[in-house]
Amino acid sequence: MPGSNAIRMPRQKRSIEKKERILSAAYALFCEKGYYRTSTPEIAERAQVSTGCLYSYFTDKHMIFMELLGRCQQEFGTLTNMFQKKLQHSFIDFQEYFRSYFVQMIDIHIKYKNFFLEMTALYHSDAEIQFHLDQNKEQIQDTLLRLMRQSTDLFHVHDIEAAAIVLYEMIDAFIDRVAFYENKIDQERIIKEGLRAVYRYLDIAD
Amino acid sequence: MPGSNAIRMPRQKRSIEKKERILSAAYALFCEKGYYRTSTPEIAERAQVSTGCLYSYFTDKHMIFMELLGRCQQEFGTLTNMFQKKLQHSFIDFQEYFRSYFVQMIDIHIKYKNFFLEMTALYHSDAEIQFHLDQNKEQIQDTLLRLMRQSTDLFHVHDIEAAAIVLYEMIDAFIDRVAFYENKIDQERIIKEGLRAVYRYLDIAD
Amino acid sequence: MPGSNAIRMPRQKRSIEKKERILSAAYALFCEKGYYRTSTPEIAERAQVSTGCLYSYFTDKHMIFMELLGRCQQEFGTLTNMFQKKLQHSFIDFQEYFRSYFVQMIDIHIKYKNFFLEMTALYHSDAEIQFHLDQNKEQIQDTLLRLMRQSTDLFHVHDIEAAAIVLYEMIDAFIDRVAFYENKIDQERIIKEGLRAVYRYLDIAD
Amino acid sequence: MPGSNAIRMPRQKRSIEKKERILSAAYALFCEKGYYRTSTPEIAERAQVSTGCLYSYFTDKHMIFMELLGRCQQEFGTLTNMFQKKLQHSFIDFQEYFRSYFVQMIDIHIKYKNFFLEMTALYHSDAEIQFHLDQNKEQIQDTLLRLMRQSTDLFHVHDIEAAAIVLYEMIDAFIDRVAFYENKIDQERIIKEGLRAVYRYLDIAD
DNA sequence: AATGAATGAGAGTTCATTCAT
DNA sequence: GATGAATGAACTCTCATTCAT
Repeated sequence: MPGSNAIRMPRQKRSIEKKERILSAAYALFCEKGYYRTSTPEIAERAQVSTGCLYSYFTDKHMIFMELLGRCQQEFGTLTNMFQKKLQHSFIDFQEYFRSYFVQMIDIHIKYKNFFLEMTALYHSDAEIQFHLDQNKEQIQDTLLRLMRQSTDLFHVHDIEAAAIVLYEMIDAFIDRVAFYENKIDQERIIKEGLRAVYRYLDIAD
Repeated sequence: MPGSNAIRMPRQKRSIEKKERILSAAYALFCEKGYYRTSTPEIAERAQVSTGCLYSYFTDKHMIFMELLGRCQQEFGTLTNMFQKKLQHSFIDFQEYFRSYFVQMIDIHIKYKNFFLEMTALYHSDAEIQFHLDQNKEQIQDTLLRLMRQSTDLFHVHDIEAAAIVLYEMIDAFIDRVAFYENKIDQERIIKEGLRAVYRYLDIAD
Repeated sequence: MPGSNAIRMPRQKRSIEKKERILSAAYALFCEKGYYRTSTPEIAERAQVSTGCLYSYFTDKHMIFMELLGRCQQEFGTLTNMFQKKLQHSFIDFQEYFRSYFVQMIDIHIKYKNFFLEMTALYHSDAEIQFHLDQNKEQIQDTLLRLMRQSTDLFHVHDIEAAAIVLYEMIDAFIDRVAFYENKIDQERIIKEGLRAVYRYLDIAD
Repeated sequence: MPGSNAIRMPRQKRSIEKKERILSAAYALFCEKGYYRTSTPEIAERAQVSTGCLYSYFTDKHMIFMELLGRCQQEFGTLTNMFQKKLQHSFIDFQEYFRSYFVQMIDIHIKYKNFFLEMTALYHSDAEIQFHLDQNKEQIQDTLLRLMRQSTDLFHVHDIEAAAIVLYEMIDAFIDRVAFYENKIDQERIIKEGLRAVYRYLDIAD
């Protein structure tokens, strides 16, 4: 009987709802207790669904995580795309551009904070997660690369590919620091100083 | 209840060897498969030691990890101290200073690559690990803070505390990128560009 | 952490049967080998049930024991209550009353003999068991106390509270002796003599 | 090599001391934590002796317990013998005799309280312990039997063998109650009332 | 489609006992 | 004689997954 073990793609409203409930429950539990400390029956129970039902929508625990990761990625993707599109405008206030990126990224990082940390925790031991997160990274880097290519007159960097990487890592590190770390000084000061570092590096007056 | 539950402190050569064997085996397995996927009997087997023996040197799996972390920290501490001491010299070539720090840090990060990633993975869910790694972070930041304070004439930053954080995060991010990531371009180019970002930020001619 | 760790309350016939099977198996093994010498997988195996299944009905071995103890208590409670109610009759033949109590108690003690001994064995080291058995003891003593209070004209004792205790201990000791000990003389002789001791103590003609 | 596994009978002072230390340590631990919760390495450590050394004096944990039981028995034996001898006096004040027996037995029971309870706990599952304790019981019963036989004029009982048993169980129960139970009323009242029960049973004026 | 009871391999850990030194 | 490190079977308990209903 081929297909009998197949994972169902819910089409009916009630089914979709159930799947959503499972994902929400899993998300909450992964954030609260971490992936390894969360059991599948526990997810099912929180979702008010039977264990068996859970396994008819997902092959295993890992798949649930991956689906959540996918959704998280999507939201990031949307943001990234938005900033990609902004680059098409003929005139860009880069100071404004970077600050806006910063602030919005910090917001979304805070929103997904615990799930993000869980993703980081699994990154090392899970090739699939690695692949997804790396893809994300490369996408943003590419945007930065394009940005620098189209404004070579403004940004004075010698090695443009390396610069895209360096820029990406700087920004990412600052965002993480503000969003995830219990900082001793006010966050705004770190944001300001981080932006200043970016401006100086790109040789934009600050 | 003291006594028989006490952990053995090996004094004889053979015992020390055994403890070392356990730590090596655990280190290898944690790196290969991650902490959660590694079981204590597995560690014992790889170390060619009985389970019971393992439990006479360590209270539990966590303690083994913490001991490895301690050793790793020590090596980092030595390096950090070295760079702290260098600051006492009346004249410092900062370009040389940062490059040297970079390169040596990258080396040690590569050496401990997988274990480092595992540490990061557990950081989120383990307060003790968090404490240790955070302490490390703060120590290096303090060094940077001191460095900037003693050379205010050289480095032109407004908010010196924020700058120390920003500088730390930049450097750390670049190191991680070079040491841990499968980069598409040559690592030397990233190092150079990373240093350039630092120099520009600190307003040292490059 | 509520939920998935919760203990299953069997409602369906098959489930109830399974729980019963586990309890029977545990009862048999505790009687045969004692609590400490009986392992949970052993109970599961004898019950023809998986270890996991056992742990879905009971949090641990101790809970299994306590449930058995509860059932045992209940049966004793029923008997005790019966004798408590008999006291409400206006006229009681105390010789008959005590003999009947004796004989029925001996029967129930013999029925639960090994389990009883195991309970005694654990009494010392388990506060919960202690509490339950002590409660039982006090209940019976109270009955005896009431009995003596309502018949002060019949029973000539000075210190009525102490007398209730002494009477309880006598009866209990005789019951245990007959039910649990490999006696060299006929049990009926011990019963008779024990009752005689009770009658004489209470100053009822024998 | 026959005898090489044999258990050593210590003759030298230092050896005897060591064995004593082991027994003391074991006694303390059995009383504190119970037999099953006490481990042999723990005993050895408390005795300031190596595990191996412990096993050269005792074949196993059980043997240690049995030796302690033996010593405990001896002390009880001494007391029992004393009371046996008292019976040889031509004139005995039985009221005094029983009270004295009571009080001294209670003292020794309190002294060995925890060990006694531990013995009771193991009685059920250990034939050897059973044998020893039963032997004790029978010995005291025999004394009582002799006592009753030699004073048939004083004590008016019909079935003298049954009476010895009944008397023994009464006394034993009262002693246990006073020595081991957290009584709500003053102990002296229980002792008095217990003795009164004995006197009335034996038809000695009280 | 859905249920949830059942599975059982495997986790972490303990400890009575042995034996090389 | 003495040591105490080492053993490894056995323990209690968990949980991702299955499958009869």
